[in-house]
Amino acid sequence: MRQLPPLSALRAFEAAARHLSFKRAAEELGVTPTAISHQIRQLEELLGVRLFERRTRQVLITPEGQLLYPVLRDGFDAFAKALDALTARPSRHVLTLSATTAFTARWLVPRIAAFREANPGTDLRLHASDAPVDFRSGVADAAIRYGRGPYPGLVTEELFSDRFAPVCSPRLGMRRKEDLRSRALLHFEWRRVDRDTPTWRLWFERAGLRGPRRHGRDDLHRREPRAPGGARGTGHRAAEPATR
DNA sequence: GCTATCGTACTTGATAAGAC
DNA sequence: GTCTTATCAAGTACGATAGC
Repeated sequence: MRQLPPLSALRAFEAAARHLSFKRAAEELGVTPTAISHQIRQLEELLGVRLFERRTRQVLITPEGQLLYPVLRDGFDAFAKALDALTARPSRHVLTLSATTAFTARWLVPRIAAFREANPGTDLRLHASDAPVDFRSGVADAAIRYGRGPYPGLVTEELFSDRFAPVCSPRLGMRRKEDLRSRALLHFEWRRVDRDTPTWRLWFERAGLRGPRRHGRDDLHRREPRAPGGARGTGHRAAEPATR
């Protein structure tokens, strides 16, 4: 077990030796010169050696004090560095990325490990939601959504494009593309339709066929996923870096 | 045995006065 | 102006005691 003098006394001595003044040491430590005098006197009695030579309006460090001073100076420097390292927290960038639940589960999550390895200084937070993203609320820094844009006030970048093709079960016995006209079709409910919107009508047009017959309730309808910021669109997914 | 309370001793630091 | 010494006040540590 270590037998050490009071830390306050050692601290007072180190400050007084550095300044060669009880007064300035007291100012540094936030105590009175008397307290410094007490502390050093106590330390001298404890050690049995004189650390300072008191002169009129002046103190000089003794040879014994000169032996002790550099040891304490280096020790307190080491304390300060250790405490700085202990309390310092590296600044980390946090990126909150919003994406649809399906895209998050199937595409983003399997790639998290690679992202963290490539960006060790960035903490990635995923916000899985099919709802529109309001960037003003701070819920996300960027979002991946299905849509065509443009989205006013946001910066978009196309990540992927879709290819649309008819798919059906072999049990339906369809052999020709014309056979699709007589079948119930799955329709998206696009909120904004223009000449490039991937509708069945466009597909039949590109295939050189007359439009599909409407089957009413027999057709299956699926709502278009929403784009970021409440914008609607078709054609590509878009990623919006933060505009904040 | 554990916890709370009280009294005593010690530590720390401030004030005042004086020396140099 | 700076440091020392005497004195005092406040805080802290620790042991004794009482109550549960």
